[in-house]
Amino acid sequence: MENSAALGRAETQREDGRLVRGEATRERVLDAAERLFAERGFDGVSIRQIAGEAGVTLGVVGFHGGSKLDLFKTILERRVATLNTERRRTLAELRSRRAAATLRDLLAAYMAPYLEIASGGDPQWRAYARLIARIVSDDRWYEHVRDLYDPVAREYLDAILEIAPGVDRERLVTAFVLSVASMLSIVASTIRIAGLSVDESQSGRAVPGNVLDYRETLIDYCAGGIERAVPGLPR
Amino acid sequence: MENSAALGRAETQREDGRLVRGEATRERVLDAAERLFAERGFDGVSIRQIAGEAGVTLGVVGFHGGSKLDLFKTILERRVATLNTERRRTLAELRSRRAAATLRDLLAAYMAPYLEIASGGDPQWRAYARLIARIVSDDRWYEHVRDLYDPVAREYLDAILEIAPGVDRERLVTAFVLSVASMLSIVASTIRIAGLSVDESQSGRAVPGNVLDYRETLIDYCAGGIERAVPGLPR
DNA sequence: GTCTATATGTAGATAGAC
DNA sequence: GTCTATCTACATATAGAC
Repeated sequence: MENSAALGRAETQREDGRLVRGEATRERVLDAAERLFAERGFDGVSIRQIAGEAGVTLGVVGFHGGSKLDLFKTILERRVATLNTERRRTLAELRSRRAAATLRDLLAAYMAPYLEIASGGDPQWRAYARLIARIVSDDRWYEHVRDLYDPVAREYLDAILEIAPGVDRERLVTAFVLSVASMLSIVASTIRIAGLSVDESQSGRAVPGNVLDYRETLIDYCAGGIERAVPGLPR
Repeated sequence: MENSAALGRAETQREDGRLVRGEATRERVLDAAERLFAERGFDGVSIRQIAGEAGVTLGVVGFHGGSKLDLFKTILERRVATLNTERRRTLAELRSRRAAATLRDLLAAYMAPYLEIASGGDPQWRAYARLIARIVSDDRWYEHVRDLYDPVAREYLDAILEIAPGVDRERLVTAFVLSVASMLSIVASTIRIAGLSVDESQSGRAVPGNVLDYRETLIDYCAGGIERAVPGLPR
């Protein structure tokens, strides 16, 4: 396996900051891969389909993305820095306030960046959000996802432990991980929620809402869940 | 697409109840498919691999399972009746008691059958539990899973509405669906919980616990979450 | 940088021998 | 019932022309 970071990057930017043609093509390939992987998963997509979606030929995908596995990992990694930075920013902002942060504040700060991208206007970021929601249930990507996401998760766990020292770490971790799973599941669950929300007798079709419609319910749910499951947390 | 129920069932049982040879082979094929689909998903498995795992040849899988899609749906459906029956039994048992059931009772009753199979001794049932946990994040199977599982989910939602009439149905549904997602995620999350539970400074390797170790934490979390997210529920 | 052409393997499905 | 053989399509990957 080659170093994917070096692939297809003979040049990257011109002095004036505009992208060279190769870089624009590379973006098109990665964007197409991101959309398709999000929709159908790693095994459900062929490189040919990615090439077709990107409007390039087969060889071009190989040139810019390397092997299929390289390409997939590149997609996973590409947006992590932005998300991590944003989560660290919201955490720092919380810490800079006079009043001590509550558990709900911390949860909201962790979730806000993800919920924004999952429901925002950029279809590529939305695809990335769906992709992450999809792969957490697959052991195959566990180590990779862990390396990318757990460092910031640890910072938040430490912040929670600051406001509730003496709390059992494993219980807190369990409840926190359940909360992250709850957050990710909302992306795929809006359809099911809509379906179960209409009464059986109603003939009207269920219309799934936007992720943001469930935002407050989600955060309430997670905060209430953690506080119940972890004895010793302040209320 | 053919009627898969008719495939490979020229004969099923002898008068004395023992399985004929064809039925035993069919079981081997379905069991192998169940294990592999659970591990790698629909697109990650080839019919040839299933044949190899089952110790039969390619044609035999086609004979007993029909097309790959038929086979997958058969796997999804095969164990639903058992699970639904068990959930209805725990609900009925709860209703037969003198004291009114609490939300936590109802949640525990709904989750118990799944948690049992996810952690029990039968590897095939465990595989099925993992398979269900995997496919809920995939829109592709939504309608199928809905038809199989939502009827019983509605019965539980109605039972909750009985003890808390006047509650906003959509908020309750949202919180309930989040709880189901939490339950399913625990299967895949024990590794991540173990990883985040050890302090960064510790060099000791993280050892994931059994699903049952997290059972009480999970149910507390879900009950606390629903009660927080749905105003008007009795505490 | 991009594209064509192709090497090499594997996919799902099934017809027909046993 | 089971297995062999084979059809057709599509997979990943890459070498080399432009």
